Amino acid sequence: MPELPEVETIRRGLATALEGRRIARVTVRRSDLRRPLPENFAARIEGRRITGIGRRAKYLLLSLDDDNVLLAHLGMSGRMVIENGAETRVAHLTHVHVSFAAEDGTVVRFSDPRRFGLMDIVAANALDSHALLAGLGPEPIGNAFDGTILAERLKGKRTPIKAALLDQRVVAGLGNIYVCESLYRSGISPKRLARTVQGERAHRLADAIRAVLADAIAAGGSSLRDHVSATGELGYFQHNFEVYDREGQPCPGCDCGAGVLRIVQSGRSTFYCAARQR
DNA sequence: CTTACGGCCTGTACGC
DNA sequence: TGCGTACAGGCCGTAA
Repeated sequence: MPELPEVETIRRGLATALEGRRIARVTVRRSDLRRPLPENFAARIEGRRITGIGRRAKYLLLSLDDDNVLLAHLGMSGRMVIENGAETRVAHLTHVHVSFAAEDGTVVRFSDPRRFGLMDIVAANALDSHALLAGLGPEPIGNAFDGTILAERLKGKRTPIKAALLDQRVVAGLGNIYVCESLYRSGISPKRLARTVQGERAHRLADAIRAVLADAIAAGGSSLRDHVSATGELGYFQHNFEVYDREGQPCPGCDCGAGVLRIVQSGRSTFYCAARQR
């Protein structure tokens, strides 16, 4: 499920539940995620206090009081669900691979049916050079992102802009939904070669990316099938999709007869309006 | 170097 | 009902 807005929503929920808390017990039911959990995973976290929870791209970063960071990626189907005593509505119950129990009784469960997610423990001072984080592009909702930066990153790229935006080295945190939505909002064809998105176009696209992500975060992310937030609340940005998963439906703000089209680019669905996006 | 594609894994929706 | 196929929010390794 998770692209940047969903991960950010989960981060906020986890921060409320876990920041400042000590992890008393870590239970591992399966360690064969996308990559195996690191050695002694549970023992390295038990007894540690969570000093802060951050995010980089689609990675959750839980800072521990021993100057290590628990890095977690949710893959396609991963969730973090907070359980407070009585409440036991854990989604994907049979796919809970790791549980974190804080000393105050709060339990956070990581579930991930497809097991494309992963976790690692990294020294805080080596975080930026971690293999999974080192090559990531700029945070699109950070101050250091704008049309000029985006244009620079797209320069010379011969792939369609759709594929370029899915590349986490270009911009960090976008996935299929928000790429489609951003291209629609900025009126740029997903088939346009990335290197031709320069100048004014790049600024329009960067602005659209920032706006789409901000709107999605404000809506608590998108819930395509089930819960998104760590507290179990549904995000509702899926109701604001203009093109994603709307093949054949009329596109808002456009009178073209064709409506939203679906094509496949690099093996993934792209939704767009041929009249509005050039 | 850059780009394209198969594979990872499970669940679900759909057509026959 | 059952079965086969396609597809799903991500990413990586390999090949070209």
